[in-house]
Amino acid sequence: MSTRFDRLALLETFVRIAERQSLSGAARDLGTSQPSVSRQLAALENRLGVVLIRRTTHDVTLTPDGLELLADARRMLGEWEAIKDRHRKDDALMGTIRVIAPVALGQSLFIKSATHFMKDHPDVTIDWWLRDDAIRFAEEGCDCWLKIGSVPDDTLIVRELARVERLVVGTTECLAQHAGIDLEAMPWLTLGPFEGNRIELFDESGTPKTFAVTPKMASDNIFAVYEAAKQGVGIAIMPRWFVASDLEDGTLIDVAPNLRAARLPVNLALASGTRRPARVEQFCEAVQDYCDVHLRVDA
Amino acid sequence: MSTRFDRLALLETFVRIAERQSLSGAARDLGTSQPSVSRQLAALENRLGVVLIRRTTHDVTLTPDGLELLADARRMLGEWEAIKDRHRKDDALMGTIRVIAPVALGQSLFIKSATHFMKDHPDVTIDWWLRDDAIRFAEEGCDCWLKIGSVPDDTLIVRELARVERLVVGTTECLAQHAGIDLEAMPWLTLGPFEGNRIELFDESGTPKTFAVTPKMASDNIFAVYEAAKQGVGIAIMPRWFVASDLEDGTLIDVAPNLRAARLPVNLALASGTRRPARVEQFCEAVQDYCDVHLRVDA
DNA sequence: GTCTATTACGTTGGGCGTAATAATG
DNA sequence: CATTATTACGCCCAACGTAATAGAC
Repeated sequence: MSTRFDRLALLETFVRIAERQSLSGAARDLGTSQPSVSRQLAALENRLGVVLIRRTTHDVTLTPDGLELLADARRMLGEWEAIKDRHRKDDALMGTIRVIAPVALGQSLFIKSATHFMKDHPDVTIDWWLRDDAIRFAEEGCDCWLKIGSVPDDTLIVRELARVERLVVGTTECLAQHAGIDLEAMPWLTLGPFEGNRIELFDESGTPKTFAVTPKMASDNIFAVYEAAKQGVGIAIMPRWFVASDLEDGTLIDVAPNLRAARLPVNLALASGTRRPARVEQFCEAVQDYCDVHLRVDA
Repeated sequence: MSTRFDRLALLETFVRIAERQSLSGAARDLGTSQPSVSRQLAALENRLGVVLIRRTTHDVTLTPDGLELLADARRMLGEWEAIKDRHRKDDALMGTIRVIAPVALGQSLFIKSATHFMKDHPDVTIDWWLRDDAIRFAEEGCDCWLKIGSVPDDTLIVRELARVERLVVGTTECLAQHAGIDLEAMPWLTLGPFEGNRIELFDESGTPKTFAVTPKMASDNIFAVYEAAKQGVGIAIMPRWFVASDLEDGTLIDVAPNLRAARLPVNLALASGTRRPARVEQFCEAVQDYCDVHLRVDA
């Protein structure tokens, strides 16, 4: 058996193959030849005594064993990175950070944090994937998963970034048109993932009140809802950070200052190794800091 | 820079050097030559850009960076082991498990669990070190630390094995001699690490009662205390498991059946990686099982 | 036919051991 | 002076790339 291979290099190659779903693709990425990749994969399988990847000429699929190894391999490589990073004299970060974030937050709020981070660290690349559905963290190969709501994977380390305040907003005109009408009868603009036809709001004392509404518009996109609200079509529940400037300049107003929707937790999930590359650690801190400023829990 | 070394092999060599405090010693252990070890260490230091070990011809000391790496290296090597183990078809365990245990428990109760384990797994070697004082886990290079009382290191994973019941015991003769005398006035045999001259016992309802005693004998060794108690010199607080057979055959009796000393927690501490070699994982389970039987919490 | 993975094979360079050197107590 | 770490040097094999082969869509 070949004992001369760098075991970590073997893992790197394996991960690359899994990501590219192709030996030759991995070879191109790694700047080496197809046979070399093939040999390394074979060597890894020999060492572990297990078939990791079932390969035909036009298809490559991971075996269950391979899938298991993928997560472990990524973690180990991350830890080696972390070991290297720790001893870097210059604190210049480098490498790639893979982030998965919810679509709405990822294209507005968080992206600003990410761009700041990239400006601060010119040699850092960020893969920025926006997805709202749950993911299989281990299979994605991402370093950091930003998520609204709870994280359905207890193998991950979860840090709560914020609990965003949400309030009912509308334009002055819209309110004037429906003056005297109670909240239930107002034209509602609802956001699919979080609200149905029953809306629950809490008063200052925290007691819930349920409103049965018939939405004027329902959407799964917060920007659409936002636009409709600004046009005066109806009232909508919005995160404070999202409408902060509109509230300031009066474009939108706080329709029910004594009522609030449940705070939505925003979480950050990480793979559960003990050491992470410095770039990942620092990125998480940057996001946390950004949230502390822009999603501050002021109430 | 040499990129052909197996990075994990470099870590293995490094750890071995750190343990043996000698390059040539490590070379002997690893079945290779002195120069090879020297080269590997140099290669590792080059890769990390850091001096890990300050070496003179007759002395070898780890730098702070080296000390840091030592823990990480051990963890990574353990994880590689775990990856290999997981795919073993035959469930025969092999390799070495390093355990640190408290002296008293380690030479009596736990050693039985360890011997059982070795019988069940012929290819497993156990390094069995008995120490009562706190250790710097990361520097010891042990896989598993059994400890009485809390574990003063929050970087470790801690599992509580048991909370041992402790009761006051003495011989019938001893009690007869001091009949009618209250507990405080009895000749006490106290165990240094856990008791001073003030002894706290709890009644059935859990309310504490403090006794100021003047020990007839104080020792730091539980076997000495046990022997003295069996000779009828005085009464002593003993773990139930320690005196169970004596209580059964009447050699010792439960002096104060309605009073108990505080239960002592027995913990098992592990390094905080996510994956451990199968042998370590199974050993821990075996110890846990053994405790569940022989240190059962029956009250 | 085209893309793929595997096998074949000669090359090469990096790590090895042996031997010599230097350094420390 | 004994023991140790480092440098020097030649050897050698293992991993490489190129090329050829085989297989799948």
